[in-house]
Amino acid sequence: MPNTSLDREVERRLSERAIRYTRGRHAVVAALAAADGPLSAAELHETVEGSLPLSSIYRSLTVLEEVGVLAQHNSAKGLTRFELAEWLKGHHHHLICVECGSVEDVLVAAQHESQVDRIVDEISRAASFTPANHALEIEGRCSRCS
Amino acid sequence: MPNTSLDREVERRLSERAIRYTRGRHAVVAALAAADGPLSAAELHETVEGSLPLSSIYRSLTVLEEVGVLAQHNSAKGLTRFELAEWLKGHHHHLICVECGSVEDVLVAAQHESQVDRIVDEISRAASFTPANHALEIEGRCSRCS
DNA sequence: TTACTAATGAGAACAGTTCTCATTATGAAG
DNA sequence: CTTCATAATGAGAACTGTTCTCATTAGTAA
Repeated sequence: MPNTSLDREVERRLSERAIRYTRGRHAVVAALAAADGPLSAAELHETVEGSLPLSSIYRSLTVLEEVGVLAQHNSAKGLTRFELAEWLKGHHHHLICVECGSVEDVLVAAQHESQVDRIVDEISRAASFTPANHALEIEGRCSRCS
Repeated sequence: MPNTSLDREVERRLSERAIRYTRGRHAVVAALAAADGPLSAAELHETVEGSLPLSSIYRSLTVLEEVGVLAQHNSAKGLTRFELAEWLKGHHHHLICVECGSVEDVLVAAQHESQVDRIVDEISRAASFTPANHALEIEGRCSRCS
């Protein structure tokens, strides 16, 4: 099992809670680290080499999400996709293709992000809402589909 | 069947495509117009008076969404919710409670919205993406759950 | 090792959604 | 006002993504 800096961070996070960083969980993390957008359980099932069973993938996703290593993303048609949490991969937003359904990550320039933060804070305050995080989802057509 | 200005707009949109504005479809539109956030098929099933069967609700949602009267919103746990499209209810964003899962609409001040538009355009251009619309989703705790 | 518990694999069970088909309602034509 | 053609509905079966169960395997501490 490889031992990148990502692996070390994930392992630390897991071991704090006495949860093991097993081969299956590592495979999921590695696949998501290599992807350029969130993946569903089924997509991981195809991507991961050595083919984990689906039930294990679901379990790994659940565990890794509870621990804060992964973040959920709810796509169209009731599909739940996962990606590395932002503390591992950096803050980003999503470009969602209405044609093919793909989701692509995009980084955001710092000065833009601070504007978004300010807007989020003002909206939340006005609604007595306590914001934890936010996502700017842009729908349209990706370069392949347009 | 009532005949509000909303109904007239919806009916026009449907009749352009030779689709009828039936009692069931009207009930769905009315329930969504009265709600203050997107609703799932099951939630509509409870809300609508006269209890439409679920299969009809799903069909109405599909039709109304294809025609552009409704917009989808993908919530956690594979739940798809619907609300009136923005041309009918105005541009808004969502406050999503991570505790109870509720979704609340919020209007956005014009000067904020133009900032968001500019950011969306710049991100999209950089990625050769053709934006159609966007959503700023704010996750956190609603006033009831915090 | 030994013993205890976490994690896995396979498949059953579940929930939300879509599909099928027989029936009913609607609108157009005569 | 009928008759006809077809759109829409209701009920439930079928489908699909996800979760659960349970027997087995792997990992860890003593």
